[in-house]
Order: sequence, then C-alpha cells, then structure tokens
Amino acid sequence: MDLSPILSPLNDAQRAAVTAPVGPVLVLAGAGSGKTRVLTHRVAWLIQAEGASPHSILAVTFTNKAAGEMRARIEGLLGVPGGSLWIGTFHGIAHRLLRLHWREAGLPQGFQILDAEDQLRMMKKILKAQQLDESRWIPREVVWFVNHQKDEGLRPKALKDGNDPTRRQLIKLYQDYEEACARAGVVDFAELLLRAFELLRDNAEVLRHYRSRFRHVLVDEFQDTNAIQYAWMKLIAGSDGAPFIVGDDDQSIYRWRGARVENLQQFRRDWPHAQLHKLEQNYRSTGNILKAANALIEHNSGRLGKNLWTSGGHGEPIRLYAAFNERDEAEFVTHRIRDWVQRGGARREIAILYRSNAQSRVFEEAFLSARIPYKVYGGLRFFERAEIKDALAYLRLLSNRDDDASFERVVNLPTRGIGAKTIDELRQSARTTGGSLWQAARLALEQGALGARAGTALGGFLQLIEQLADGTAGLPLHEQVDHVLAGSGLVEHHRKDKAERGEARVENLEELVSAARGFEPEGDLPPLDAFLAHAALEAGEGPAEEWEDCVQMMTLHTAKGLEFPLVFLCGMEDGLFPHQRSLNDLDGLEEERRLCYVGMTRAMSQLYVTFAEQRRLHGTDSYGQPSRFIGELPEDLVEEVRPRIQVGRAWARPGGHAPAGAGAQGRAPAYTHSQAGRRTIAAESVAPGMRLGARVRHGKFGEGTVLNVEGQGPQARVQVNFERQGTKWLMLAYANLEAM
DNA sequence: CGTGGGCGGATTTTT
DNA sequence: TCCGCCCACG
Repeated sequence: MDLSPILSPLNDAQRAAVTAPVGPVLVLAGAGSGKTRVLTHRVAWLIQAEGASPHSILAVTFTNKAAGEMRARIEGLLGVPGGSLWIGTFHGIAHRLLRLHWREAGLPQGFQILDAEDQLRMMKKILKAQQLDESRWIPREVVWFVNHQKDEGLRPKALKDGNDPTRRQLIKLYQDYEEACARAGVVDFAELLLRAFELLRDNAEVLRHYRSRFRHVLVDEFQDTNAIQYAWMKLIAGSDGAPFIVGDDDQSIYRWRGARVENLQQFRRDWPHAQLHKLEQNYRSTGNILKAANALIEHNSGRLGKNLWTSGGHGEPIRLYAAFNERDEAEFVTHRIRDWVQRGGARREIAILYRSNAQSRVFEEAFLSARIPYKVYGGLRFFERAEIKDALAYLRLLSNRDDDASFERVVNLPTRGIGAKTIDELRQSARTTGGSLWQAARLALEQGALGARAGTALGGFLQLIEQLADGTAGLPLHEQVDHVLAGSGLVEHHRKDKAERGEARVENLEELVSAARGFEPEGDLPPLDAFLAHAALEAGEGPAEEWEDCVQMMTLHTAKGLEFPLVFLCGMEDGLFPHQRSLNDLDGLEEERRLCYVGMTRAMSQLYVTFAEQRRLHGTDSYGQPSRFIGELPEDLVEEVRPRIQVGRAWARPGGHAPAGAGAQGRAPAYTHSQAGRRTIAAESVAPGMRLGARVRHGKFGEGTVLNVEGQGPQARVQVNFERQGTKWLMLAYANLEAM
C-alpha cells in the first residue's frame, strides 16, 4: 500500500507523531502547527499501515465543525467514505451511546435533549413552583451550579451541604430539577456526558464491549476537556488502551466553563508511558508575530513548555495604536481596512477581535458609515430562534407528550384561550400526582375539573396534538414538519404580524421545512427524533451565511482555531482585556493571557494591537491603562503608530482658523506617514507651546511630555506622557496644560 | 393578550 | 448606554 499521501505532507515532528507505535500518545500541538493534520493522518495511518479496522476508531472533538472537518479530511485521505468510523463531538458520541443503550442508562426510549434555554426555563419553573425569590435564587446561577456539579460527575446524593443553608437549597434544587427532567423524559447537555459516563461505569457488559471495540481513541483539543469528559475517555480507552491525545495548554481558554488544563498533566500520570510529541513549527504567522506571542505566554507559570517557530520571514512589526477613545479606535481600524482593500486585499481576510461582544457596536457603526461590509459572529443561531423553537416544541410533543417544557411553550401559542390560571391548575395537579402536564390535562378533562371555556380550549389543544400526530404518521419528515406548522397555526400566527419581523419568522419556518427536507437521518431513530436531536446538538450556523466579502468580527474565544492575514486585536485595556473580573486572580489572569496568545496567533501576516485611553462603557466614560499584555510584548517587535499631526485642509482658508465644529473629532485623521506635496501645519500654530517633546504640567496628572498633537482649534487634543500617570490624550481646550 | 415603561445588570460559549 | 425582563395597564 502506498503510504506517501499520508506521510509526505508531514514535517518530521508531525510524521513522528503520526507514525508513533500504537500506544498512548500525547501530542502538544502549538497554534498553527498542523494539529488537525496530525490527527487525521494518524487515523489514516492506523487504518492503512497498522491494519486497524475503521470500526475500532473513535475520534472525539468539541465542535461539530471540527468533527465535520476531520471526517471530510479522513475520507479524503482514505479515498472512501468512513461510515463506520465514529467521529463526533463528546456530546454527539454520548448521545449515540445513550440512544443505543437507553435502557441500561435508565432513560425513556424517546428522550429529548434540553438546550441551554430550555434548561433555564425549566429551572425558572421549579423556582417559581417553590415560590423562591428569584432575586435571591437567580435561575442562571442555579443552573450554573447544577451544570458545574454534573461536569464534575457529581449527583445530588454525592453532595455535602457542609451545613451551609444556601448550598443545601442549591442541592435540593438540583435534585428537584433532576426529578423534573426525569418526569419529562429530557436530558440537558451536561447530563448527556454524565449519563454516558455512568452507563459505562455501571454496566460492565457495555463497557467491555466498547473497550474491546475502540482500540483507538483520539481526542482533539484535550486542554478543553472537563472532569467528566476525562473520566469518560479514561473509561472507554481503558488503562491498557492507546489513546491519542492532542492539545495545547497555552490555548486553554475555557476554564470558566469547567475545562481542566490539568487533564494534560493528569494524562501523563495516568499513562506514564505515553509518548510525548511536540509540534512547534508554525505554518501560519510571521516570525515577529510568533516571537511576540512566545514572549507573552512566557509570563504564564506551570506551562508544559513550547516555543513556536517558523521557517518563514520576520514579516512586519506588530503595530500598536493608542486611540483617544473607542470611536477613534474604530476610525483607525476603518482606515487600515481601506488601505488593505485598496492594495487589493480582501475584506474576508480581516478579523476584528475583541474581548466582549458589546465592543462590536462601535466598529459596526464605523463600518456602516464607511460602507464596509462586515459580519459579526456570535448571534442567535438558526435552531435557537424563538419561532423555530416553538415549532420544535410542537414536534417534540408529537414524539413525547410528557415533555412539559414543550407543552408549556406551545399550549397557548398561537393564543387559544388557555390562560395562566388553567396552566397553573395543571401544574398543581401534575405536581400532586407526579405526572406530566399532558397527563394532568387529560385527567382534568375527564373529571370535568375545568370551567367550560377553559375545558373546551384545552380539549381542543390535546385533540390538535393527537390529530397532528395521526395526520403525520408515516409521512416523510419534511411533510410532517410542514403539516405541523400549518396545523398548529404557527405560520398563520406570524403571517398576521405585518411587521418585517413577522415576515422573517415565516421565512424561517419555511427554512425549517427545507432543513427537514435536506436532513439525512443516521442510525435507526425515527426520523423525527433524529431531526430533533440534530436541532439540539447542532444548533446550525450563526447569522445567515453571507456570500459577500466581509470583514470578520468576533470575540477572541470565537476566533480560536481560525486564521486571518490581517488581525486587529482591539480594546487592549486593563479592565477590559484582561477583564476586570480576572484582574485579581492569578489563574484568571493567566487564562486571559492565553486568550491574548490565541488572538495574536490568529494573525498570518499583520497584527495590529489597539487600545483606547478613554472609553465609554455602560454609559460612563472611563480612563483606562493600556493592557498589561502590551507591556509584555518585546519592544523591538512593536511599532507604535501615531496619528499624523493634522494636515492643512483644502478648505481651510490660508492663515485662517478652521470653523468651529469642523475639527478632527469624529473625522478621520490622516494616519499614513508623510504624504508628498502636503505641508504639516506646525503644531505651534494650533496649540501654542505644544510642540512635540514639550514639557507640560497638568493640575491632576502632574508633569509630562507631549507625544502627539492632533486637531485644530477647540477640537485640538494632545497626547501627553505623564511621569506618574502614563500616557493620556487630553482635549487642549479643557486640560489647562501649563507649558514649562 | 399584547405592549410599554421601569428596573437592574452588563465577560467569554459549545453542546 | 442599552438590552432584556417583569409587571401593569389598556
């Protein structure tokens, strides 16, 4: 067999990892070092060189995207569809196991998956039912508690309250929540993992089967695994198994949601004979970017140790821009984007990265007025939209009448005269009988326990669901969906909304039918159940795919795994990035630093770092210090970009002053270095005494040196490096600077 | 039942 | 500042 397609595209380190003798392997793969390539080629190698059966391979990732890419690349290498390979996300694989072994796992056959929003609603309901004060017991925090326990593999029974009444209540709520889920036959995301773990742990037969089947377990992004994922992996691989683990401790950015970087270390303890491979050659970024990123991450302690290098050139320096405020920052970026595009670059090659989503707004406004097409990542995804979830709730009821969350969601949508009071009564009755809302509704109707109006309305709803179930039985999936949409009155409901949003919702519902039409169920679940699981586990692409050539805007977290020729790392101020809530805690700070490292290593050829000296945040202006991470970059790799001192305007009368209000604020200063034929107005004429390098005194900030002067007349501002307070931009008109 | 005003809170995100 | 949520009102 010709192995050269597998081996020839690899460098030495990659090849060593790919061809490592079968046994436990740990690959520390730096950013841009060909991690996915190693993983996929390893799979191909196992099959073609080691004679492993595709049947014996289990490859696990975190995102559906990564799983899809891996599958495609493996199939490309093997030249055949890898149907019998198990490749998927932790959650996807867990789901698959639970469907196959629902009985052993103690689940109803038709169990449904609760997404984050459903989970929150469920918890709110429980809190309300217990009449707990929602300001004391914040639903989101209670949910966080529950998920956190599950991530750690802990059931309520295993938890000690430590005589802490708050904790006792939380544990109680966890238990109540579990019971509610069991009654409704639903599992949340964390539950999928925990159940799958318990399934293997408690069923020797099942465990033996999968252990002997999956001789090769491969895990991507290992630094992101949480306790239960690790335990599950350990269980299924077995202590004499051959897990192939790929990760990068420097890119661990999900500690806050339960990820444990320590799992990399733990792996070395649990498999002391594991071979260690490091991939340090980077194929993405210039030498300068890598050097700076390496220098930054060196400030972290307890690293496994890794130094990225490239055989390519140094490239350009990293450029640093100290903006006056957040709008100036956006203006600067806008100009640099224009330059890039003017020189023939594509907009899709550009990424704006920021710490928190709220920062996108200023950029959006700037791009809108500059007519720069952009795309913001991170909005609501298709299957998370309200109208889609309404439709899914109907579909779920068809499949499982006891799904209380779905029942409540649509029992009166569209409005059919079933008010809060009726539902309250049903809830009450369901609680006392321990049944579902559906059962309570039937009981109430049989006993004539409701008023005539409510009774008729509720009866109508139950009948509707039964009718839809009967009417769609045996139909192809998309016709089922279509039928339910029409029959439920959902489409009509939104059609009546003449506003634009109604129209959009109808379109989304139609899109749901298309999604159903294009859906190819795998496995032997009924198509409808498979589709519902798909909707929950793969919430679909974010904001609709745009074909246009757009500037890419996203948080640093979202950017992980991506690369762009031109990257702007914005909002680099202490308190924003590193975030305020991480400033006082070393672990948190180190995670922020890793986040910065991730951001920097997204850049292929050019990296800009920007910060604003003044920023409007939550309605109030605040002055910030440049991020400490900026100070951790080697000076010789960073070039500070200064806005050019304002040049004479064509419309400014010679010798005259610019009209008030026509100053530089909100207007673009020219940034490019000296343009021929234009004469820089001496700073002197704008702001007497404010020559560059002049010494000045400020009432509050003390003494400093003028670094920069910009704008004219009332809008003029100066940048001063104060000895004690650092660099600040000041409005000349208000600053009361005294020349020295 | 649907909307508008008042209130509080405001990392990061995947499944 | 702005967004989402809750409640009160029409």
